Amino acid sequence: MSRAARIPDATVERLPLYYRALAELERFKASTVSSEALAELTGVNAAKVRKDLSYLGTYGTRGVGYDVENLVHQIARELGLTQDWPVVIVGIGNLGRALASYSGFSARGFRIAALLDADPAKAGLAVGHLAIRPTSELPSIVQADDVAIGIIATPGSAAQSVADQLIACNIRSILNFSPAVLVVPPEVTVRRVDLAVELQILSFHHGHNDHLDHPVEPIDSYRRSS
Amino acid sequence: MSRAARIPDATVERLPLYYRALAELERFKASTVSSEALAELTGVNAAKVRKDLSYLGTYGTRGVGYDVENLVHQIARELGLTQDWPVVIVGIGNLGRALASYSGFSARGFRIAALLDADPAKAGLAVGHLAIRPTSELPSIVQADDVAIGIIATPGSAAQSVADQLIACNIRSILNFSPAVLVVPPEVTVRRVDLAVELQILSFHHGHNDHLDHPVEPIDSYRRSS
DNA sequence: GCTCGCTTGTGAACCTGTGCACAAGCGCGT
DNA sequence: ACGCGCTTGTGCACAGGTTCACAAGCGAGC
Repeated sequence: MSRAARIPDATVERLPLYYRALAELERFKASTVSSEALAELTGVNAAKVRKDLSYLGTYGTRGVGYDVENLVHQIARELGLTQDWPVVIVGIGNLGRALASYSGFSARGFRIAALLDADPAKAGLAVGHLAIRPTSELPSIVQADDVAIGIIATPGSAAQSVADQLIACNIRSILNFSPAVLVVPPEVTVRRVDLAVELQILSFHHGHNDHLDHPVEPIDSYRRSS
Repeated sequence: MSRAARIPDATVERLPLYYRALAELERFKASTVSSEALAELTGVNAAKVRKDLSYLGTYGTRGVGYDVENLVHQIARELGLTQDWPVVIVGIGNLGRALASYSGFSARGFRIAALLDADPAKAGLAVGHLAIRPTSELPSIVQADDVAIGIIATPGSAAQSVADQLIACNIRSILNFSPAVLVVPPEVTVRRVDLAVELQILSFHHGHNDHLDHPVEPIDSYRRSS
């Protein structure tokens, strides 16, 4: 059984990358793919690809490569994508609305079960084919639809409270788009996506001309000089 | 000044976290903060906090802690946040529109210089106080406003082409929200945010009872007001 | 001035992840 | 049947990141 090997975190983070590339290959009727080709498609080192895939089991054929269809299935199984996952989105502001309309979720088996917002003025408004409902309905929605994943798209100030409510409903997977750092019990998995943080990291790399040899002008001299 | 020390990637990714926490502390008029307190606020190990901060220089005082105001300034300088960064957003679909309206960007010194979309039907439409312009105007916009960062919010199929155009305009920092894996020259920094991938990773952890051993921070001490 | 308590800064051990290099193994052509 | 070329799977060494543990250093109180 698959009880033995534990898959490293770094590998888990790359599996979706392979999965997407393989699904693409499948659409193009490719029957097999080499670790080298998969590496090029995903921007990952080929040896790393092989090592990652080896954690799933021995699904490659030496001298040939990996069977695309089978590998897609194996990764899907490992990631738990053989079923649809209902998700709720809490906080229907600009971002929440965009997420609600994002076709990439449903396309990948994540079905939006409900849109929730604490603002009573928003209750009843429709986003796409879904209506916004008050946060108080969270428990009944989660129970009725067996929701497993909660997406927090509220301002940071509300995030912890929302997280507590999600956890109280027995949700153990949270995707947090707010800037807040959530405190949760250990059995709950939180992933945090902070848009401003990404830009700040880019800003850092920009200031430190990474590969060039010119070390550091004072940063203040950046502004429309020369 | 000794700027010679290179800051590890892992540290760079945490600096924005500290920055936000410190900015918060500053609003509450805290004058100093200990690594322990900062650790609790950010969910990071205290020793790690100290080591991270030590890469910036020795700004702490033993027996006392770090001066909040000074530390905010030092991190801001290191991240290059002492100036405003103009950014362009390419691809004004659901997500692009949400990003355009996201207040977190402007609040953190990232000014949206322009919204671009390849679809001529969208040109001229307004999002907030900004009009959508055709992608062909990219070079003149970038040059006129000295844009340093490009955000790609197009479908995956258009992403590489957009990236090429951004790079041709001498943009070296790209935030890619599309599922595509971009191929860029080494002097260009790309960060990728893939919403579906995040859900897939959550799905994996959900399937594997990961509270057995692996999980994240043992922050069990933050039980202030319940 | 000296001691005491507190907090930083960091050496060092440990752990995780990466990438090379190569043996093992498969399939095809002859 | 058999060898050859190709690709996987993995042992191993290295690089990077994390955490512990503690000396160094600061400020306060006496």
